[in-house]
Amino acid sequence: MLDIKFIKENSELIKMAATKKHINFNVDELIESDKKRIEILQKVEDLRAKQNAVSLEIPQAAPEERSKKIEEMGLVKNELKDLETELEKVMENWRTLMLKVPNVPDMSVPEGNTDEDNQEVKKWGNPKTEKEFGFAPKDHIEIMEAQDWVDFERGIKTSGFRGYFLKGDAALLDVALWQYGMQKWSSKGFTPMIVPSLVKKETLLGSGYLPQGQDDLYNDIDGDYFAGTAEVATMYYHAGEILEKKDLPKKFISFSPCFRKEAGAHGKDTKGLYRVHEFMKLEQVILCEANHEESVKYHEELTSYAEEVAEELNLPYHRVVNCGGDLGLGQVKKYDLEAWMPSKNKYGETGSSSYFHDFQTRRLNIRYRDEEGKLKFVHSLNNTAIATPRFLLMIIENYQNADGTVTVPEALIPFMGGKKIIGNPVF
RNA sequence: GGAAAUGUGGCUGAGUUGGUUUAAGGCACCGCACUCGAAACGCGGCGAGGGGAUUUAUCUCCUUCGAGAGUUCGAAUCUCUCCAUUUCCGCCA
Repeated sequence: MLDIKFIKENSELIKMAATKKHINFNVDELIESDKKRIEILQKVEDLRAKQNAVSLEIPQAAPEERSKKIEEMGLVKNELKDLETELEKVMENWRTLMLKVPNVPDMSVPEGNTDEDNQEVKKWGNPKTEKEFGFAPKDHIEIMEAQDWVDFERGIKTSGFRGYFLKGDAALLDVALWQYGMQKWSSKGFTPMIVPSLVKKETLLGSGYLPQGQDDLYNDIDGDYFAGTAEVATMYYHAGEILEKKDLPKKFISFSPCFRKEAGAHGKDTKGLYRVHEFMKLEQVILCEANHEESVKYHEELTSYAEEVAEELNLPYHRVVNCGGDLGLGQVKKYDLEAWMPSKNKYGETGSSSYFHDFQTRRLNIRYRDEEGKLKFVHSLNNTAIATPRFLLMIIENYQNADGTVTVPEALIPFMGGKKIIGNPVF
């Protein structure tokens, strides 16, 4: 959500933002609706003032005056009732439109419509192909099924489409990644948290996943939802609060199960662990002062930490800057990190890093007092730290040996009880 | 799941026979004075969101006492629904 004053003063900018994000949004309709809203609001407030004034006079009025006053009040009330109904109608339309206003993308965001138009801005490591491996690399499905590390058949029997069981050393390696991540980020001053996945509707409205993301979310019969990322609960943690400036920035590393319907991706990646309905994620979240430079600084910082993981685990990756059409409604700028997948001979997304200015915190009402004592909305940012099993399959594919065993990345050995190689020779 | 009690501004806490409390008092915070400096004392200020006017500093109005609806000329105060907390009972990883 943006400030209505800002929207009115910068309607051209909002138009450009919608165009750049390839979003259909009519600012003029909102401005028109706001004019109407203010107009009726003024009338309503005048009548309320009159009502308050008369009701104060009543107890002091002489008995014979009293009934006349009460009669007068009746007229005011009738008029007020009609106007309030009208106001509510206008407000409903106004609120709906306000939730659809796109945030303004940064100048450095490239033009484009889909992820095809994202631009590579950094590349690290040498993507391994058959030549470097010295054998034809297999995909994670073949390796993991041969090692009895995954059971899709029983996963689907139990959970439905995209269901899976992780087993044996793969399950241990998955846990090792979480532990490695928790330790890494907490040593950088992030507060480790395990956060709810089952959340209320308002919680999702706050971070902007509703109403837009309705189709991708699971919900229960009580109307609660299962969040698709730990960001949702983490952002709601301070909702409605006024923070101390001295406590900023707030940095969190949050862990939770994540649920996504993957609507619109039904034909995509139907096999394997790349795209699943239920997974685990460590998420980085930062709340900082309301200042563009601060946002940019922490955006680069969050991104670099995720890159450190890929580098410490020696996974070739590249970073792309997302084009306008690939940005969410609230995002100012976004980077995707993509790691090398030998089986597909291309990069696959492992996480995305974005900042929002005060788009989310306006909805969430998270503020702080600046040095002049004025209340401001904090800025928010988030980035995937480690999402599994997607990250797990990247490791398995990149660290596979010719006989089907998998070498444990050095950084993970301490979390695997010292084990350096997992699996049996199966090929 | 059942029963009872409670829910007031950053915190604490009065107000619950409905009407100058249109939210007292205290703590914290800010300013002034005192002091070599500080604490204590003293004086003054101090919730949030929004509208309007203008000499842009102030004036003025509306909303806000967990959320929503209702009764009333008038609701923090009465009624209903929901939510949360606490205590007791039941069930249970």
